[in-house]
Amino acid sequence: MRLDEESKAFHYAVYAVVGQIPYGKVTSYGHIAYLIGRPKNARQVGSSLKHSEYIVSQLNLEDAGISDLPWWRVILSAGTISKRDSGEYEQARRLQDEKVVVDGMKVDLDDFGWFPDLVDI
DNA sequence: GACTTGACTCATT
DNA sequence: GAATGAGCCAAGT
Repeated sequence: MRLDEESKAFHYAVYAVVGQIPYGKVTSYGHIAYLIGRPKNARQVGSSLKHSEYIVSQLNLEDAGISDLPWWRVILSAGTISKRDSGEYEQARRLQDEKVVVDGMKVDLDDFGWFPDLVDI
């Protein structure tokens, strides 16, 4: 995977926001995209998280305080956990570990946060 | 360098 | 409400 400066900035912004989602709360891909100024890039946010382990190590983001990214706190705008091979179940489990109410693949709205304060990244 | 894929979203039906 | 389809754009092939 080749990372030019622009995509590095995109990934960094995504991780910076995701890393600030409070324990026990979740938000959506689209909201992350909106916060970093790329509202049309929700899919890229997901892609970014998918490759986060590799990218974080490539960019030495651990030095910037970004590690153990809480990717499981990012869900669909519909309030459900996104479908994929089977990682969805681990995501549900991790959320329940944080006392987030998960009914099937649907997350309780009380835990669905909107974090406009996170814009300053 | 063109074509496909995808951890998405929104408007429409 | 649920289902469908078009739009989106960085990564992967």
